[in-house]
Amino acid sequence: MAEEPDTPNENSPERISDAEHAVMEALWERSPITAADVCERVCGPRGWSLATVKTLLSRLVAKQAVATEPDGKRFLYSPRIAREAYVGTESRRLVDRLFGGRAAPLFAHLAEADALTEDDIAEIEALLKELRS
Amino acid sequence: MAEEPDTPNENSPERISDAEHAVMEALWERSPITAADVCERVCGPRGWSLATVKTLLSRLVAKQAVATEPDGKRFLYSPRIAREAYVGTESRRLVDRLFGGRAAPLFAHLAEADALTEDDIAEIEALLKELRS
DNA sequence: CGTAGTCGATTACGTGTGTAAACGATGGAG
DNA sequence: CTCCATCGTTTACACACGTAATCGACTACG
Repeated sequence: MAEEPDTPNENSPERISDAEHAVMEALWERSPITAADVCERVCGPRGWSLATVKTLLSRLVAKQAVATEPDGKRFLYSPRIAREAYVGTESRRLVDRLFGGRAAPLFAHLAEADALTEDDIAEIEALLKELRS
Repeated sequence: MAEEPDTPNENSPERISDAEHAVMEALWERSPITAADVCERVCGPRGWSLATVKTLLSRLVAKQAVATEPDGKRFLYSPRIAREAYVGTESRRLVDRLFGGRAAPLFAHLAEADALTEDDIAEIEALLKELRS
């Protein structure tokens, strides 16, 4: 009997931190790219140094969120998880934590907080129409 | 002239962590209550000890997210920030980070992920009707 | 062929977080 | 009056995160 209560396999979706997420966004935007390329896209806005990006990339590789592919002396990095999947679990987490897993209260909240533009409303109406078909 | 560039006043909304959030939920559900009461509500589900709850309460008090009121030898705790406010900033954070600040893509994502029940859809339709008035 | 630049890897370090034990005051039971 | 249960406070400690400098290897230029 495995006395290990936690599953030791590699299926745990290892949480991605805020800073790491910025790096992922760069990779989702275009990949595979080098660490320097990633820096070019995020170092400016976030005020980071290349070293920081390298660290974040390493951690993402360790978390198996990013894959490496050798290209001469350096590596090319690409996401190993789809943006849709990430966005999905994060959204789900929020809805679960704050709205009891129901999406309607979230929507109600956004509406009440004036977080919905005219365009949002129109788009959502269109989506609803589609859902009802 | 204040040479401090960061505003030193008490208006910073101090992030609330995941574990702390669980305590807040207990307080939002009913307050003011004692630390032991909080534990009664969260220690079981989360597998915490009373000591843990005490620590979290202290940290929340330090973050000015929770107020204390003496009651004999012990304290009664109550939330200092409204659940609506917390939910609002957290939702906003997510929408900003993942959906470029637009609510419609979030909605689209939930729809696509089958995260919407029939009831959700109906409720949202009703809300939309109201918004359009 | 040596040297400077660049790469990923290793190490660093302060702060936040999860989780809790130890401690000192104090109030109530006997 | 004494002792025990119970408070809140203090201290602890491992791990995650943000941010980066340093190091050893390697390559390309001169």
